[in-house]
Amino acid sequence: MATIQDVAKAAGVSAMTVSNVLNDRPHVRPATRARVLEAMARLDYRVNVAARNLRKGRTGTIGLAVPEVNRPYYGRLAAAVITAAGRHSLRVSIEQTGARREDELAALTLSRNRLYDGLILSTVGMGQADVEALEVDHPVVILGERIFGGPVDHVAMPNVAASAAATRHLVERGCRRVAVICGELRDEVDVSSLRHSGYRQALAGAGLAADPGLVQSLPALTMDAAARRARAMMAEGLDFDGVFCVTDTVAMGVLRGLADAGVRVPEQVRVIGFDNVDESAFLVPSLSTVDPDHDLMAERAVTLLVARMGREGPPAAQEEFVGPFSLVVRESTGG
Amino acid sequence: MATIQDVAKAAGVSAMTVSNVLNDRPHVRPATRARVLEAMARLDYRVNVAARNLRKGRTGTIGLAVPEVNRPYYGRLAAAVITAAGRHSLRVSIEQTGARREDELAALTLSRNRLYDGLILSTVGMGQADVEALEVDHPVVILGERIFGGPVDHVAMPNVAASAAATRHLVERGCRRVAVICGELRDEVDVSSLRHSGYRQALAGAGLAADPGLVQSLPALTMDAAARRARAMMAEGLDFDGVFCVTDTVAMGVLRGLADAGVRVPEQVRVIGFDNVDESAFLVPSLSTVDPDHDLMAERAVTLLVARMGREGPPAAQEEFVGPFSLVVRESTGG
DNA sequence: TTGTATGCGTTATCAT
DNA sequence: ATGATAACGCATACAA
Repeated sequence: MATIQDVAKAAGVSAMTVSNVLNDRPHVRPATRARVLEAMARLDYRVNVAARNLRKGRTGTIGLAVPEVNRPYYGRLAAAVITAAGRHSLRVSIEQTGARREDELAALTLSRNRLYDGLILSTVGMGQADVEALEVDHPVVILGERIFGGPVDHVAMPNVAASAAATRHLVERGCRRVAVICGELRDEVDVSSLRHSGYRQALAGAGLAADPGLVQSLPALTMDAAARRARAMMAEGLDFDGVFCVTDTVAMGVLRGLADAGVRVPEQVRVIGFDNVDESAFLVPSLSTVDPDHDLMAERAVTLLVARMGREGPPAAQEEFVGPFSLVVRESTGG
Repeated sequence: MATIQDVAKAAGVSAMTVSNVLNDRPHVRPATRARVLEAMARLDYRVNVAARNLRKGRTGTIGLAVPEVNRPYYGRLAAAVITAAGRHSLRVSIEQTGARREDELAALTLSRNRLYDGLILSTVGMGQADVEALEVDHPVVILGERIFGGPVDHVAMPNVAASAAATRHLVERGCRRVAVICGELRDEVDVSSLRHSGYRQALAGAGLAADPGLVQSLPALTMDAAARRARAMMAEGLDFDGVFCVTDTVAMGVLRGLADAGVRVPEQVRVIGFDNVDESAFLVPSLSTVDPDHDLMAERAVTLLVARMGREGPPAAQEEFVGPFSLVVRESTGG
């Protein structure tokens, strides 16, 4: 495989000149440039990215650590991050952490190894107790929940406000016994807790009692667990007329479970989700949900990371960005 | 940031010894090893992957070029590829090609630049005419359709056989006017053409006429286009009692469109898809479909690539792997 | 405008 | 069991 030296020799110039041509630098005579380009083509020259990386101290690649790209929300996010990174000429290498704390910490290590110029980390397994693991000297942006006030930039969803709005929407449509289907409420800062908190606020604001029996915690935020739970709720004779699901995935399971139990949506029970995944508009009934503007969040995360990557000297203060949201009203709430 | 030299100095050994410790090589005295490890910990040493890559001539990263990770099938595939690559200690960098031919060719170039040790390429925009672009001297595996008999390994779905099986299933359930909803039939080797071909075979095998009016080509394989088309088919009074959708995404759109038109599935029309995406089991009605074993295909693609990466000397003959499939019968075909 | 010399951090080879 | 040396391919100061 031809190197820059080989090209230089073939073109009768120095390696420096080839490098200049390669990087589109000025001060290269057209004739020289032409000779170099010709030699490069003839030898089928390809830059060696590893060598360039070593020399420049940067790799042109950022890492994105998410639980799994195949989950609707994270897939959406990954696509948006890759697109946003592309606008900065950065490639994206994806680590799947399986939502495991250890794997999230491992992603931090890889980044620290200068494998990546920076890391966007979706913390799901890590918690507030792991804040000190983020005390690193290279760019990291947290995208998601569970770690607040840490030493790095943070892009978060408007979890509480959007959940309150979703719940309020159900109340406005006449629901008086609104259930919430979430994951385990581990601590104060995980997705389920934050969204559950918004749900509570909305109920309180509407003067409705908070019945603990209406809070349904799933072992995992999967369609399967959600469908089972919905069927169980009906089998147990639980009295409810509205359901706020903390993700669209959960909502899809709930819709299926209610259908199994012969419950009509929205006539008997109204359902709303969170995420506005592509499928939600095409379900039968179509799913009302919260749209958190994933593209904007990905864009902000990449922009913050790029800013850190370019910065020399003393670090700037951490930034916290909370995205906007909008309510998408569809058939499942009688819209 | 500490280098291997710094550690060597701190531990009172040579850089080579540090390298030996780092790579778990034998012939290092326990006491020496301990001193080195202590120094590494004290200086918070991290290997510089770029330097290692340059020296070794490999990057430990493979590229995966797909249209978009957010599409159900490709997301599933990406997740499986990342997992399979992880078993070989390889990272995966994802290129989104948007199904554009130029971007698929660009991914080949990046790989050629030794940015990746190898590339798994989902060809969607490229076609048989681009075969010569694959005449490269580094490992490439094609995962998908559109290029057959090329100069590289190829992992493909059992498109024709599985589509025939799906169509046959509809016929066995009593359908006599079976429609197919596909994309544009561009040439003989794209997904739609292959699956349409299986559909034709099954009809012929069942002694049913092939009515051109039952072949519905969409401008894009999206839920939206599929839903519109389903509504249009009903509005036009098209006579059909079964639909084979070339992807589950299309099927989801069709289910929605039929619901809009007040058509009951499976009572009036039976529907079957292709891919067995996670959502298909939870739709109302749940979707019958073809399961192509994505994990196995990803596994094979990675294995073939790794084999090429490790090989020296004359290249082995190209391998073609066609995966297995199974039919998943659910409510949408009355299962 | 072009060339020379040097170093980025690591590891393979060979020597001790 | 450990060390000295060189080289991977490129880009940057600096010189010409």
